[in-house]
Amino acid sequence: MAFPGAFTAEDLHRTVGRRAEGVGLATVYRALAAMQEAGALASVGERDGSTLLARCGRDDHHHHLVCTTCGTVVGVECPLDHAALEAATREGHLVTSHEITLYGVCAVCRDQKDAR
Amino acid sequence: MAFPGAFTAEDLHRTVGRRAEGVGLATVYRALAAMQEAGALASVGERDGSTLLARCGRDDHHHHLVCTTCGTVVGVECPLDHAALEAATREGHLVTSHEITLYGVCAVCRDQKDAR
DNA sequence: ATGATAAGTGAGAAGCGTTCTCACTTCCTG
DNA sequence: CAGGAAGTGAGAACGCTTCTCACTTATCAT
Repeated sequence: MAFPGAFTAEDLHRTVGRRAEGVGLATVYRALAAMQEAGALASVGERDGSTLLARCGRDDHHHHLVCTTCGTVVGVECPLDHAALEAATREGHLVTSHEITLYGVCAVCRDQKDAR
Repeated sequence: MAFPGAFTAEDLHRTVGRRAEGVGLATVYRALAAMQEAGALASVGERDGSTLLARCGRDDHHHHLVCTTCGTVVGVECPLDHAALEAATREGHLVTSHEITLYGVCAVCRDQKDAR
């Protein structure tokens, strides 16, 4: 895969177009929408105004760590503190779902940084 | 304030224009950008393709609970479990920042639901 | 008060990502 | 082969956001 991490629809269109001449942008968007619906793809933010997507093979509940250095997206366990959610419930709110995106430096980039 | 919770640039433009004739959309976007930069406003998602913003008076680190019924946005304590973040660190990643949005039903809507 | 400069504004054009439309092709079934 | 469903590419259309430009207002020194 040409995209180790996050990518935009345009990235994908450019790359796919290089391999198979004449793949329409509409087809790319259609495929992306279908994959998002199927849970194989997740939106992890945006870059230059376009939606940033990431492959998302895991079936279980998880979230994403976006490496600010190389753009790689890593799936991580849900880091929510359930005690804090219960505190919100005590205040009268009812939390039904949540979205979390972590930003930081992935293991690979961290090693390279240390080596330097 | 006419907006108890989340609103879009167009919402604001429409409301401001009702009070002061002829406020340009550009001015609204400029003001919103400035307020976001100053931390008085936060992006909490999107609705119909346009960015959803919410007032954000608190100075301390917090996140938002978006009521899916009335659209109100409530500030909540950061519900991140620091033990889980440390687990990510142990795997080699370095988490520097995060974004969390909780979705659910606010206290007011929950009461109304119970009353019915 | 006057003039110079900076800062802010509205109107509308432009840019750009995304979605929609439509004619066309491919595949499947009988 | 006929008929229909499903998928596709090209490009137009849409709508949010940003940019541009002429204009107004505020500030300050003279």
